[in-house]
Amino acid sequence: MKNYSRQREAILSVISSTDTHPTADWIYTEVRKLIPNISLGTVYRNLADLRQSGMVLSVDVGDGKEHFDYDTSPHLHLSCKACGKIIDARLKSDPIASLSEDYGFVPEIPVYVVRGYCAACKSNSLNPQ
Amino acid sequence: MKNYSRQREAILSVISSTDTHPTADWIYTEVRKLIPNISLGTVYRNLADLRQSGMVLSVDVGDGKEHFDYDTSPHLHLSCKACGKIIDARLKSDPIASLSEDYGFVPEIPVYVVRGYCAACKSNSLNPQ
DNA sequence: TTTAAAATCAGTAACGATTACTATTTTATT
DNA sequence: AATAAAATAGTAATCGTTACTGATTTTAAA
Repeated sequence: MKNYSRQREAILSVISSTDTHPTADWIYTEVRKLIPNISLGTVYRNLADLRQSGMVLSVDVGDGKEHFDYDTSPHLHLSCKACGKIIDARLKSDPIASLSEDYGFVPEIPVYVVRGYCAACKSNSLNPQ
Repeated sequence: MKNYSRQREAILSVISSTDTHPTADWIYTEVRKLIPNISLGTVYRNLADLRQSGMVLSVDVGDGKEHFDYDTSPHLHLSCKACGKIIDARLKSDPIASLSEDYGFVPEIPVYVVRGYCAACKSNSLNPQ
């Protein structure tokens, strides 16, 4: 991602224009309204670049598709298994306990995923992304 | 999942025999040591059944594959982006803050996913899985 | 400006995890 | 045992994503 490209700018503008958590395919159809002949591969490649550079966030809610988020500030995603909606939530004291009170959201199974680097790997400075 | 099947029993025994978080493919190769001509489709179908019935847990760490967990008790999964290892962790007071202290684990981006049912859908009793 | 190297592109083929399909076998019930 | 429902093996298809290739665009320097 060394050079400017009109395509990447359009992709970023599409992501920043929504407060949903769009998939690559949705972004593709939207960005084609700006650049009709843009390639799906281009969308995927630029999304990977934007994610790697930290400009957008990758959200995995377990529906088999990668979702993207323009908001990179610390927050939780409440993903509803019924309607698929992804709700942005902010941390307070105990994030788990306050979910029902604050959002009326019932966590299905109290198992959560935290991604990062384990003790063995965090000192290993050759970790990409 | 109304009738007994030797295949499902073998699949469950394979999952229960490890404390890793195996994928369908790993389970397939392992269970073939017990039932050499078992079909990959059978593995997938039974895993879906076991997950639906709550006997195993589905873990999505964002590597494009579904992982399974025999331990259905409340815990977090710390997935290392470098080595792919999935570490089981237990909640204390503030799950986020204590991660570095307790496990030496550095969360990459403080955004977490919680799956469940939103306020609109939780009263809707026709929600599968 | 012209130019050349590097980066990016469009288009398409390939990939891998998962799901769907079908004819056959197994299970539970009579 | 006879029957119907459920589960199977094997294979084909699906779908999100990645890889490839030759053409185009961008950058930086002459």
